Amino acid sequence: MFEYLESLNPSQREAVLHAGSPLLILAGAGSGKTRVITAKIAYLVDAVGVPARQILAVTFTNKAAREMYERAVRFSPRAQGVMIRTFHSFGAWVLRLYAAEAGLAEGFSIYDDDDSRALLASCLEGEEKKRLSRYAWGIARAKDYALLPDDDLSVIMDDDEFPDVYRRYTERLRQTGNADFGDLILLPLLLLRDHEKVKERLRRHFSVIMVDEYQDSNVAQFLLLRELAGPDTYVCVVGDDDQSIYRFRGAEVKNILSFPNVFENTRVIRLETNYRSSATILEAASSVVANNVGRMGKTLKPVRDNGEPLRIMCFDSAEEEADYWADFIAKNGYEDTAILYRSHFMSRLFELAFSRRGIPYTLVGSLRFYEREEIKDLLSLIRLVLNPYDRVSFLRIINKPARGIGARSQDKLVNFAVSNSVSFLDACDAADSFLSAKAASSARAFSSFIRAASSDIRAASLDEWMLGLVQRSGLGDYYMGYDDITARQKQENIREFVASARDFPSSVDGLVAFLENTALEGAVDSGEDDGVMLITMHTTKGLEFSRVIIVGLEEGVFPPWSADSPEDIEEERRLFYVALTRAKDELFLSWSKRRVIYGKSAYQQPSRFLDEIPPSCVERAFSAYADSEYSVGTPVYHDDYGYGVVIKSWYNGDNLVVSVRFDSGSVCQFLPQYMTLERLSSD
DNA sequence: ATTAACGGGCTTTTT
DNA sequence: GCCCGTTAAT
Repeated sequence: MFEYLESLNPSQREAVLHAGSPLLILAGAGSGKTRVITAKIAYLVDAVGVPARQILAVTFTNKAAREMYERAVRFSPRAQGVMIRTFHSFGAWVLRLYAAEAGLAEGFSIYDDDDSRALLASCLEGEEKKRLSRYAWGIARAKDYALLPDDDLSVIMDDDEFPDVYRRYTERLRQTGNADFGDLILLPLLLLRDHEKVKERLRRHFSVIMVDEYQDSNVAQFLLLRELAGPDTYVCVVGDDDQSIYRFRGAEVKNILSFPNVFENTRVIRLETNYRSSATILEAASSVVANNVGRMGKTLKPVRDNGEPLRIMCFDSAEEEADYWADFIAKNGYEDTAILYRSHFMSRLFELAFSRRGIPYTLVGSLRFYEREEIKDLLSLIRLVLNPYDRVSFLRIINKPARGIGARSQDKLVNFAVSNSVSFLDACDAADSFLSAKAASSARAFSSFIRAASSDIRAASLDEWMLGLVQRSGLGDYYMGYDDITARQKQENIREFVASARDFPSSVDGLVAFLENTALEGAVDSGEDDGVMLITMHTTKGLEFSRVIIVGLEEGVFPPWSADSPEDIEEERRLFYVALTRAKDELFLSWSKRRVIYGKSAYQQPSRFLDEIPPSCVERAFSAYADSEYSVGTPVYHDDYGYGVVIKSWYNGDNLVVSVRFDSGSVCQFLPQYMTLERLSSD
């Protein structure tokens, strides 16, 4: 027997041992699904004899992929070589193998949302930004649903011009030879559909396909999975409909709900034992998500004791909220603690409060590293080296720093390249025929600089090569023109970025791999997760912490203003469920009565989700969201009774009730709404 | 052609 | 409140 099988409960073991038909594992939060997937991989290579390279496991993030790989290999060294990737990274892998068949350039780059936007802007010159964003959004969604310009796009966007915009964008993107994010799924799908041979080869390659977080897959990913899975492929998907939180990005809960209908003879196994959270936390989370209608429904059973009750806190201002939790953490330690919020902008006050107190913290993925100016500039240079047809990169960098090639000259260069079907560098070389002498000579100088760089790749390590690129392009000096602090920051960012290339071989392939890594990874992994984690609720999916503090629980913030339909609210509620179930031992929730939003101070109402937590799970003194003005310990003064201290406050229906012990020893209850009870400053 | 002053929109969430 | 793009002023 294998050691890793012994630690499993009966349903987990059943999921690991199952074979012979498609498998759907409905795995509730904290039910040990990663353990099951990794044990299953180990079991397949150990006992069933499946070669590791025939196994494909798809995860939701690259981080999850790395962790899963390590755990699988720890279970069984034979798992080495199993392919664990995100859907997008897997798509990129396929496209590298069949770039030509997919209509991409060898060494194609991946356009992020910004690059796509820039390309779209070049298709629709003079279009207002708002419409541009709408179209960009529409194109991304269309690709999520595997819809092409000729398909019926009315479900995506009710706009007569949209199909044409989408078509023009697609043509222009194909001209560059690059792929956008959606293409990483869409193009492999089309490839498999149109090239029987490719499909056969890939089907033979993978005899086992597992998909984690299946509830957040989109239609295109589902279709890709279906193409990839031949009659002999063992397909196993794992997910939890209650944790589907990426509908805005095209995720379809239907994928998981209808999996048994699409894959015949599907065996469904439920993992309903929660090993992570205290019984109280689990009860609170389950009660909240029970308010959703469109769900399969499941009952998670806790193995742990009740533990500490939840605590709900209310503050007068967002600053106070941040200060309170910073003090709290200073006192109680930051071990295995996370601050969760709905949107990134909420991190600022906490960063401030933590750094003032010298509390270490890790900010997870706020401004994506590669979205910074200097990184994008450098990326553009590199991409142009790899692919001289890259329009977006060319236009970004051709006159930066200023080379005397203005907007008109750029137009002419682009026109020349497109109408003669040559690369942008070729257009630069031929610029004497259509640009002024001065502009033409800078254009020629630029192109020979890029060409020289591309023949230099093997000469030095990748990081040195990149540093050379920055210096010789003039970008290094250009950034020095900023103020000291900004200049140093940019220099530092470049250093960090360049350093992350060190482990890649200094060759074209190495460069391509590095670029792909950057595009898919989003952020450079800073390594250690030291200190308090500051993180969005979305990003916490798959993580767990001993102590979780969820902040900013206010109407308009969470759920946000934009969530108006019942479906939107249900998705927000699932997000809340995900956030709540991250906690193992302690769970704190807070909101603030005042918060500065858009630079304006706004009065806030507590989030409706707070009402959905059973009072029995919440520490009594803080039951419901007892008004902080009368939180326990607040000194008060009453005209008849004299001085006293609040010992309890709660809501009776809509009325706040405050219980006060006066210096005289008597205890009285008040409705501050009707009775004047003067609050004394506790300082 | 470069700079200051002004106004509007922005904060969901991410591979 | 901040960043961006547009306008007015030099």
